[in-house]
Amino acid sequence: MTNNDRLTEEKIFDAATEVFEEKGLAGARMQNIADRAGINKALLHYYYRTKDHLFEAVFTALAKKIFSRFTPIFDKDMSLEDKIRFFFREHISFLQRNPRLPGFILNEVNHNPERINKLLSQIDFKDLWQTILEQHKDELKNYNVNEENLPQLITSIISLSVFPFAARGIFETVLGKMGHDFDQYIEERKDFASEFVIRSIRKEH
Amino acid sequence: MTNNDRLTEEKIFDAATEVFEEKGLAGARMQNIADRAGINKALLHYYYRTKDHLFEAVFTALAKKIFSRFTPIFDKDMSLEDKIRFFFREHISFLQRNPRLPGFILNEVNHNPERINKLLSQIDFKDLWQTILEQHKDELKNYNVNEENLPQLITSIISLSVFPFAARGIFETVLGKMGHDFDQYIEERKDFASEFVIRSIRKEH
DNA sequence: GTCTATAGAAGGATAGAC
DNA sequence: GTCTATCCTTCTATAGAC
Repeated sequence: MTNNDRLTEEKIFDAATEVFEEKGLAGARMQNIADRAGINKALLHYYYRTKDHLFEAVFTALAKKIFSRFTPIFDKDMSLEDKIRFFFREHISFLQRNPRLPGFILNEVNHNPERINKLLSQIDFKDLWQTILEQHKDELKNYNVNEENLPQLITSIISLSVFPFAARGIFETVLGKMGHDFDQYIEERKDFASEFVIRSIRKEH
Repeated sequence: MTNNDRLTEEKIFDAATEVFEEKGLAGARMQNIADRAGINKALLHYYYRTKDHLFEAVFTALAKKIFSRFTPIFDKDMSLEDKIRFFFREHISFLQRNPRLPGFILNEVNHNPERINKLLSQIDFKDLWQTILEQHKDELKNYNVNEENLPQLITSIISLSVFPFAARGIFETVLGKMGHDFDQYIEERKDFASEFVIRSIRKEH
């Protein structure tokens, strides 16, 4: 593979990423991708054979990108509260740099639920969740966190972090009408969400 | 308009709703809609002229449906805590009956952000939010709720309620691997989310 | 109001020259 | 490896009979 090959293939991949994120699989046009990559349609097929192949490549890469952001948290040597703060700060910062990612993944999964299964099956969630319970075993007596409610808690944390980006189009408008700026709202969210969750799981004593 | 007219138009609208919710605007096929309505393609155009007209009708109706569910809460004569419990119970129950609604709206708004603006401009959010602060003025000294953090709080409540449905394809798989059932998870969420939020906003004393 | 048949446009994919 | 030209399928939309 020559240097030029890699450059072209990369240009195509980047252009395809943009177009698929904006329009989705069904709404994307090969012509549009070619234009944005500064090449012609035929070359797309030379490198990726079909639209579906190209989409598959983009989707897999982006899905890995977003899911790989969830897992490293679990290994960190921190208190439970610091881990929550760390997660929101890191994860929301990641989404600030990739604001269209959540909507793209959710949309394509809704339209084709099987697509994500192969990727999800490579992650051992059971092990991940047990790790949390083990790591913070001693702390947990001070918190409303147990094996029973862990699914509700974790999905709540994800919701608080991801949803504003998935619903960005609506949030931006509504916040705007209240005199708030979406970007600043997101910036403030890093701290707000952390403290929101922590206050909720702390046991009063 | 004869009775038959209305029946056919309604059949088309219902079929279109299903197909658009499943595939989105770009992925939907007029043939598919006609088949599901038990009629032929030409009749679709007789009633709705173009695909875009038909989509517009469906989208507007569904968007109104989901947004009209947010507002009535504010007028209820209840304590702040009861209002939060009432919201999660009612809203999640509504989404249980319309599980594809959130994903559909979010997706189409992402692909065409202007589409929702006309609808949102009909709602006076400023008035709504002021109403909350007014109604619970006396209570608020006991809660971490003020004009400053109201946007963060309200968007958090929406996130906790809506996101599991928007991300259903992923949640269903992940929860399944942990031995949990999505439907039961949602049922439990009504109470969990309420108490999660209430614990978080209560001032310790 | 509903159907069959078909026009006409758009978009994915390929052939073949360079 | 990259381009132009074109094929061919798919899909929206309409014409016209009943």
